[in-house]
Amino acid sequence: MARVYIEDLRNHVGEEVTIHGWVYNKRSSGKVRFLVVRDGTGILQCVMVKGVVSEEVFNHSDALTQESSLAVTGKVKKDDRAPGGYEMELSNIRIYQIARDYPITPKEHGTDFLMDIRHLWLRSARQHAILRVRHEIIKSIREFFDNRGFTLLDAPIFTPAACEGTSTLFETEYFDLGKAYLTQSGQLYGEAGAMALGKVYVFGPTFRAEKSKTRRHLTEFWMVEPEVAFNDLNDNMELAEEFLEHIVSSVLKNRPKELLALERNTAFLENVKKPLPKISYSEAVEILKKKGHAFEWGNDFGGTDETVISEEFDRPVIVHRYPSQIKAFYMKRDPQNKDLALAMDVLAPEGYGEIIGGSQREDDYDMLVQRIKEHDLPQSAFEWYLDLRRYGSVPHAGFGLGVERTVSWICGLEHVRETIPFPRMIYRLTP
RNA sequence: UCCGCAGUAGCUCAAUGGUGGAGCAUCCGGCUGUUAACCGGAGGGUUGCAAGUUCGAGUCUUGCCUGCGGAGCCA
Repeated sequence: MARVYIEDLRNHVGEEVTIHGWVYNKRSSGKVRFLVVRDGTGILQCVMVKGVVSEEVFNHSDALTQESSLAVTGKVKKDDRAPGGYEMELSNIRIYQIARDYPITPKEHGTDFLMDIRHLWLRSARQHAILRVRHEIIKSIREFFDNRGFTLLDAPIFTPAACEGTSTLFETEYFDLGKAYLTQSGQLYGEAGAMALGKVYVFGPTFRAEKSKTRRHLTEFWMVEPEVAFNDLNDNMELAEEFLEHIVSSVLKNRPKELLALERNTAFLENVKKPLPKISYSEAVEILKKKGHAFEWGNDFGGTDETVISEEFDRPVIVHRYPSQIKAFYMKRDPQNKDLALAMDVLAPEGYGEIIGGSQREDDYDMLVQRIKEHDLPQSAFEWYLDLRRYGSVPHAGFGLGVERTVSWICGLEHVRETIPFPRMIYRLTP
């Protein structure tokens, strides 16, 4: 007896097969019973008619409850009345376990309740779609860099000091060496990697202890950070737009069913093609002013400002050359205007905000030392980083893309917390 | 940390200051093609906690707790 997955049933019409899975729902019309089974790849309606199926099997199905685990065996039929287009004429049921009082019912629930039972919520169709899109995005990220000769460089999670010196970090005791901090970015290590291997990408979890309570924040999130030796700001922007085009087109091509299940309007996604619009920070400020928003040159954009700016475009927009004062110490100054940093952010459309932040890095030793002093950072902690400017320094650039914000945008979600299997937020550490 | 909103059955929600209800889930019964099936019945409550006003508080007042959204910060 062949064991198959529901997604492959189209190739088994007329055959008797066995599906292993869980009860998704059941319906009864007296002498006809419907058992809806899920196996992680899809859902399948199984039909039992009293008198056709054995008495034993028919009665056996009485005991089944939502999420009970079982194996169902029967003949596969094509039937338009069945969800998915195929159904099974049941001949046998093997019960693994009867589930008692499964808390998620086929009605609406609140997010807080569902988050408390996130480990069970993952069994729902909507969560399957989101997690599969997330998987597709991560796969396409690796594909993009791997196909371009990048080497994956894993940065450490424990770090001795802040990378950027601004964010609040999670602190922990590290044996006799004093305090250690969970990384907030792998970028500085990525720069070391770029000087060694030319082009690298760091891909891993990142931690921010900021008490942020918004739909765009998690305390633990995933970030991919490419870094390329000899790239300047323009190369960096070009890499970012080709990167986004690849990710979005992969999802559109390989996960249309999931986007449909999420009721995602893909119009904006279809537009994500190179070249993306590129505007300077100053031009972005002009947009804000033109639209009647009070904004002073020199400030950083807030969430609302980003939304207003991105509304001007039908695809992600790249904003470059921010005031250096509001950017990190390692960003190179614009030789044309020392008040500007060679920084770039990519703002997603539809109010999803910043999904990429990057820059050309300061490659001059003396300038970098000066920046470290200006930002009041302990130079001793950055000696290794300064070595990269002592020994064969070259222009280089890179950026970081937040995976959860990207998933949220592509799926069209309200909140990033649904984009990761087990979100970590200021008020949630479980499950 | 600051601002705003909310907390009633396992879940989602009703209830003019006057006997706390419904749907789903669970259990029992009915139905030969259901699609979050449907129909009938049953069980299920310290209305977040504490105090106050009142003849009477789920409802009004104060404090606290928890959660949600936003600001700041950022991906």
